[in-house]
Amino acid sequence: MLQKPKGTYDIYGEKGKQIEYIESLLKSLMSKYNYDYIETPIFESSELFHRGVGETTDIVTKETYDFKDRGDRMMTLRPEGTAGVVRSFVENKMYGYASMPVKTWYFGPMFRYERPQSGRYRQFKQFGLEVFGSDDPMVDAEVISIAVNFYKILGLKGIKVNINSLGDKESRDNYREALIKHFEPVIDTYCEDCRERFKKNPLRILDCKIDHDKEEMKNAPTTIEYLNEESKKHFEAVKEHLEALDIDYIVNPSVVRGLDYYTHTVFEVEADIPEFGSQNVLCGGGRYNGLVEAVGGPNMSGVGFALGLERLLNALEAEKITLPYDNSLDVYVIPMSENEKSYAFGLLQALRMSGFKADIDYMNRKISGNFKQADRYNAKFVIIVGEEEINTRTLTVKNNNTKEEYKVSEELLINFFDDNIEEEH
RNA sequence: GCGAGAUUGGUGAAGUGGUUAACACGGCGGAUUGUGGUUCCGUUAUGCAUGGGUUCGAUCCCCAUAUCUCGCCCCA
Repeated sequence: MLQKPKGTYDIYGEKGKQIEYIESLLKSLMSKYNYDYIETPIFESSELFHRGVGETTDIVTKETYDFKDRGDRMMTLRPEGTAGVVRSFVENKMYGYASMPVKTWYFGPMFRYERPQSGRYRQFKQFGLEVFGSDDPMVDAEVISIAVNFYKILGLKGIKVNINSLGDKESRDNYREALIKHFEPVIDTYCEDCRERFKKNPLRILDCKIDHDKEEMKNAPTTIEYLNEESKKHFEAVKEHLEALDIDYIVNPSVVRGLDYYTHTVFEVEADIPEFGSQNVLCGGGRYNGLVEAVGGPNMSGVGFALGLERLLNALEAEKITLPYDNSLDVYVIPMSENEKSYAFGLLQALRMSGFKADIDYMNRKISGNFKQADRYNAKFVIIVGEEEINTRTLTVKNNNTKEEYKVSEELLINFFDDNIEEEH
């Protein structure tokens, strides 16, 4: 049998409804925060990700889906959303004509060539947002609060917000030097990855799980100690704004994020669910004041974050949260025989055009099978159409919950459902 | 990239080196001449991931491959 590619999954049935619900929730949430939808290509030139995600990151060095197109151009399936959005911001010169700041959100598939495991696929969905052009700490706080509020609306309880600040370029450079000085005497005793990180991106050593318990890890300098006045001021303001929004957070110096372009605020929201293990980070992001320029735009700041859909669904399941999407049908129409089918079909259309969610049998089921189907659909009402109904222009309507039956004349049918089904149509 | 365990109908699954691959649920049909969700009856895998091998014979043993699940790494 033909199978889907490794690490991919099909979305259908209940899962489809869940995702549809989450999508619509995000959509309405973003509208309230006044963010605009943006959609960029699923593949971009490979170079963009090398510049946008970072030459030394694992994502770029060993996890991308690369291919040459027929014109011999190196292309990459996007492993994350930020690079493409930044490219679009720069290429379309949004900094030139759009009103600042530019606030955008996206939702779509991303691709990473990894070994699949719980909450991780090769094609996965991410929601994310980016804000360009403002240095106001309020933006940092807003972005964090959006993530937190979204999880709150869904009803997730065990979430933990970790924040940290890397400071501006000057602070970061000073810190980097201090780190190198700190680890230099002992780096030979560290794992292979760490020795590599030491050369390319010393910050990442702090992330290491293998050497986590070593002495020098525990007393390593923190980024916060190396913040200059301005950076410190920015971070303090972010925290103050978060408090104003009632967002609980923990300042966690080990949150450094790997990308070279992060500056100032970085954050992660984790699910406080023991069995999640290393898959507990639900979303992450921060400020990246160097990225727009690195991709070829003006020196302009940005803030953003991304969240993974699959882990979110896992977290919802772990906390036994059922999403309140509508899983019922307003009306199910049952013709008694072949003779009434056309009439019933016409009736069905009229119901649908009046805004009701309605359906009919397409499988030539017998009456009893039809009633079973109505139950499967959670139909609120069933309309029975027989010879008598057509002759008298009066339908038999059955409330599928109370089993009460009503005779309703054809012209009053829509009114009847308007009165008896409360929905926004 | 490294490691562990899985793979039998629509679903949950049992099973054995050898005639018709249990059982349950679900589906469909019937008992019911215009009304189901109870009950009863019938029916529902020439098939046990794929390709090799061992064997008189393999779903069962061996090897390879694929996929799934779960760790590690990394990340969302």
